[in-house]
Amino acid sequence: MSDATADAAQRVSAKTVASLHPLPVATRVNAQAIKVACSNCNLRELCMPVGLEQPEMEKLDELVATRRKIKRGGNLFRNGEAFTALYAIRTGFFKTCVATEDGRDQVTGFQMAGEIIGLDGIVNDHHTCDAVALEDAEVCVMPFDRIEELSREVTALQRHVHQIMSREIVREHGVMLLLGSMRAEERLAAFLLNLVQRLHARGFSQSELVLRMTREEIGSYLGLKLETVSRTFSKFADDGIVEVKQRHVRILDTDALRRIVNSQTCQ
Amino acid sequence: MSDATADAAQRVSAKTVASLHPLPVATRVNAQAIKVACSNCNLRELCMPVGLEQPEMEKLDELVATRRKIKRGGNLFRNGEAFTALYAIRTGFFKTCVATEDGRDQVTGFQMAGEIIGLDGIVNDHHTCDAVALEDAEVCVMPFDRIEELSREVTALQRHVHQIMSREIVREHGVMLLLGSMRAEERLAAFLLNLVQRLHARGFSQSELVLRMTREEIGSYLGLKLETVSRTFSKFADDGIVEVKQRHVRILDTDALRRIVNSQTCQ
DNA sequence: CGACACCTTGAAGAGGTTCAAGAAATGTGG
DNA sequence: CCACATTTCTTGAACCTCTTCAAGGTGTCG
Repeated sequence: MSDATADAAQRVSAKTVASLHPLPVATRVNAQAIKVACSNCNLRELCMPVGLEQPEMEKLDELVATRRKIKRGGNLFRNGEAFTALYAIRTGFFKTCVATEDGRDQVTGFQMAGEIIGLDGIVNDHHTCDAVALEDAEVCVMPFDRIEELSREVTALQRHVHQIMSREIVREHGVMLLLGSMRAEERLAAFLLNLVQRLHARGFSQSELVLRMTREEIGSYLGLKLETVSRTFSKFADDGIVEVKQRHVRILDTDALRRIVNSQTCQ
Repeated sequence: MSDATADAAQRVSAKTVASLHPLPVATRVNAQAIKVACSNCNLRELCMPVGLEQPEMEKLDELVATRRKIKRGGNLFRNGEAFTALYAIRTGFFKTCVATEDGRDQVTGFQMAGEIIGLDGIVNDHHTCDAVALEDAEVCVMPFDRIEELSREVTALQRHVHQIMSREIVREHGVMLLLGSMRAEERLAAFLLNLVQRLHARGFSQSELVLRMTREEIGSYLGLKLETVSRTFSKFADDGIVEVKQRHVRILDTDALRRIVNSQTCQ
């Protein structure tokens, strides 16, 4: 089964989550030809402030300068590169990772459609991490100068930018909690629940997902070795909590995963 | 030796770092009586954008609504409380920590004079972590409405707010790297180097510091148990890298600490 | 079809945790 | 100001989780 057909299988009825539902793949193919406009983008609710008046909405259409396609394995940006823009993911899946001089590296997050990437670059005008596409992807390029300019005029955008950055800070608090105080099973359970919840918000299944990353990348994100990730998947499968066939995961018992996260064996 | 005298002992010649040097304790006592004005605050370079014209500087003096004192052990804010303001630390030392429903908690950071606290609250209009004073402290209260208003008018402030949030995101990337891929000795070495570097930027010694937090709080931050923190301190002392007497730490060999952080034993 | 990347599983070992006891500092109340 | 209670820190020994090393299996792509 190819990933494309898997995607289709994963997707649930659009009715329930119509407003968040991504465009069907077919209509995206010539995206660059279509006028770049947030106002008719179906991911709008994920990237943009909601409840805007028409004139403000039109202003925001100036935000996206262009779109950019990144092939699987390609970099959206690299550590050290000049920072010029934030990116809204239209399609595809990314990882971000930081590295030390001595060659260790750490996946700091996985990002999917509707999420904003590049915030790390603002503070020093250079990116401090790598953003790598884990599948063919397309992003909206939003020059940061323009964001700052527009958010002085459109209060809702200003607030929105602040919220996106704050959300990222809060998300990272959660990762710190995970890395600092959870055991392997808890980490993987929390990871799966988080992924499936975000996919569900985008119109995919609550129980089935296709991992876009390797065991090693999951391990890096969770502070575990790839063997431990693999063993933990096997353990979950043995316990009847999930079905795992390579990167295809079906969650059979969501509550069991929740219980594992809240196990609190220690203290 | 009281902590106050220890502080004095720690402080190095003001000449080298005059612009970052905090006010002597004596002049702070009646702070609330003195007009609240960033333009004559000695921590200005740490909290505020630099190189402002006089008229802009005067506008920014409206930013700080009031000051607030927090006793040691007291909360600046708690998880769940409404978010109304960011806080610039004038004096004192804080920790921030998040908690799970099942009672685990994780220190997400330690903050000192000149640093901004409360960014977690922006996204959902209430705080998602606790901020606890580890010593008697005073903060400048900056209502967030006012920050947003002013940063629409003063470009330098807008940029500054973005940088502060981005800096926090980058800092947390570093913590994730530490928690995800370092061993106990590396974590503690990195922690000490980071603390002493920040203290040095505030006019304190490069080699001597007084820890404001317990071994347990250090452990929580570093993803270790307090016994491991204690043992690692002892190990460093045995190796002649530091002198440790309770919370008083003297770094004897900074390069050794740096080497430990970049050891990269594995891979 | 063969090369390569990725995943799984086993066995041994290391690093950190847990439990426990005692020492050192700190705070409190008489 | 001293005695006592409490908190914090240190250290030892046993244990456990995760890592390391190794080998073989599975899937994918040119």
